[in-house]
Amino acid sequence: MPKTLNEQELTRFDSIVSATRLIKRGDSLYRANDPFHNIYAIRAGSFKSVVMHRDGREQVTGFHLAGEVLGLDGVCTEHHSSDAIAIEDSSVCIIPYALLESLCAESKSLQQQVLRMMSGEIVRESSLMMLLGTMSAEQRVAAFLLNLSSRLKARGYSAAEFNLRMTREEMGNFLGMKLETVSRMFSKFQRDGLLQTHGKQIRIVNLDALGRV
Amino acid sequence: MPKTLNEQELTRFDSIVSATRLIKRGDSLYRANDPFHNIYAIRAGSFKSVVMHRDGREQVTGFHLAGEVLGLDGVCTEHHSSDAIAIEDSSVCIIPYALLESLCAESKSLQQQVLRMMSGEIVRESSLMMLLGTMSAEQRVAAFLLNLSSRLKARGYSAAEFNLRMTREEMGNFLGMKLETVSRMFSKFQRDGLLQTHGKQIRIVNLDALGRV
DNA sequence: CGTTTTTTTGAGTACCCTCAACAACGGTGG
DNA sequence: CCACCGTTGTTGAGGGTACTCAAAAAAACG
Repeated sequence: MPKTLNEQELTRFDSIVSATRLIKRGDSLYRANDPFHNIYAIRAGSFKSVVMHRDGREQVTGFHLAGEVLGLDGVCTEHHSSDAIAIEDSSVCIIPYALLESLCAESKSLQQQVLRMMSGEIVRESSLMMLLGTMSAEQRVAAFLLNLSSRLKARGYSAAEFNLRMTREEMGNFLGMKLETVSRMFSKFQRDGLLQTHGKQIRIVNLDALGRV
Repeated sequence: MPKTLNEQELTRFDSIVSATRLIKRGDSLYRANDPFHNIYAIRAGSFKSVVMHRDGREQVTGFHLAGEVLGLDGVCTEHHSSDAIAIEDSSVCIIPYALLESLCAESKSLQQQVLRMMSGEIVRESSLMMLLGTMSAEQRVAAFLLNLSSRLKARGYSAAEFNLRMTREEMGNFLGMKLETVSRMFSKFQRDGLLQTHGKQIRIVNLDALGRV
C-alpha cells in the first residue's frame, strides 16, 4: 500500500500486517468506544462510518472503498469514535497500531506516509463539510456521485458505470437529506439526461454537466 | 504545549519553535495552495479556516482559539487546502514542519503527540459533520455555543460568559445557515431564558436546557 | 414464492431563505 | 466631542426547497 518505501521497509511493513478478517454485510468492524488497537486496510468490499446521537439518531460520516484505510479516528483518545459497518461482505487487513508506531520510529518515510494519510482524512472531511454547508440537495447528490466516480477511477474501476453499495437512506443520511429527496434528485438527473439509473446501478452519461450542476 | 514529553524532549521541541508572528484582524496566516512549511500554535487571538468554491462562494470550515493548532491540513499534499484568516489581532508560534518531523523520528512520545493531534482533528471534524447533517438550525446554534463554551472552559476561561469573535455571518456560514437565521435563534434562546446576548457578548444562563434543545 | 426491504412518486406542510427596512455599533475625520 | 459612514445585527413578510406522510411498485432475501 505505501508507495515511497524501499524494499526493506516494505518487508518490515508486511511483517506486521499479519491477519485479515472477513466482515459480513451489516456487521461491524469496530464500534464507538471500543478500545483502539488496530487500523484496517480494506482489501475488498465497502464500509460506512456511523456516529450515534444520545437520542438514538444515527449519522453516517463517511463511506470507505476497497484500497482505503479505516480506523484512524481512534489514535487520539485510544478509543474509536464511530462504528465501522460493512455495507457488503468485505475483508480487511489488520494493522496493529502499536507495531506501526514502533516501525514509524525506525522508518522516516513510513512515518511520513502515516502522517500524510491522517492529513488526507482531515482534508477529505473538511471538503465534505463544504458539501453539507453551502450546497443545495441537487448539488450535493451530484458532488457525491462525482466524488465516488473519481475514487473508483483511482482504484482502476470505471468512472462512468458502477454499483452504489449503499441504500438511498444511507446516502441521504450522509448528505444531510431524506431518502425521498435523494430519489427525486436521481429521477431529475435522469430526466435531464445526465445519468441513467436502475436501482443501485449507475451510469453517468454526462460527467461535465453533472459537475456544472 | 505537549504534556507527555520529558525535559530533554521539551527543550529540543522548544528549540525548533523559534519565531512568532503577529497577524492583524482580517489578514491571512496562509492561503489555500500555499506551499506547506509550518504548522502554527495560536498564542493569542482566533482564526477561521475558509475554503473557496470555484464560483467564488466561501465556506468557513472551522474556528480556532488560542491554545489550538493550525495548519495540519497541509501535511498530506504539501500545500494548504484552506485559508487561515485572523478574526481578531492574533499571534502564533511558528513550528517548522520538517524539523518537527525529524524530531518525531527521535522522540517516540513526540511522534505520538503529533499523531494524536491529527487524529483529534479528524474526530472534531466528523462530529461537526453531524452538526450540519442531522440537526435543525436551532440545535446547530445551541451545539455551536456549547462547543465554544467547553473549549473556552478547557483553556481556563469562563464557560458561561464570553465574547464571540466572529460575526453572525461567519457563524451562519460555518453552521450552514443564513446570518438572519442565526440572529433569530439567538433571539429565541433569549426569549426562552436560555441565554442573554448583547451583540457579541454572550452569557449562557441555562447550560443544561441549551444542551437539551 | 411469500416476506421484507428498498425505491419511486405524489400531495401538503414546515422550516429556513430571500428581500427589505431599520437599529446599533465602531471607527474616522472634522 | 460629535457627526458621519460603513459594518454588523435585528426583525418582519412572503416564497421556495426539502421534509412529512402515504401508497404502491420494485427489488432483495431466505
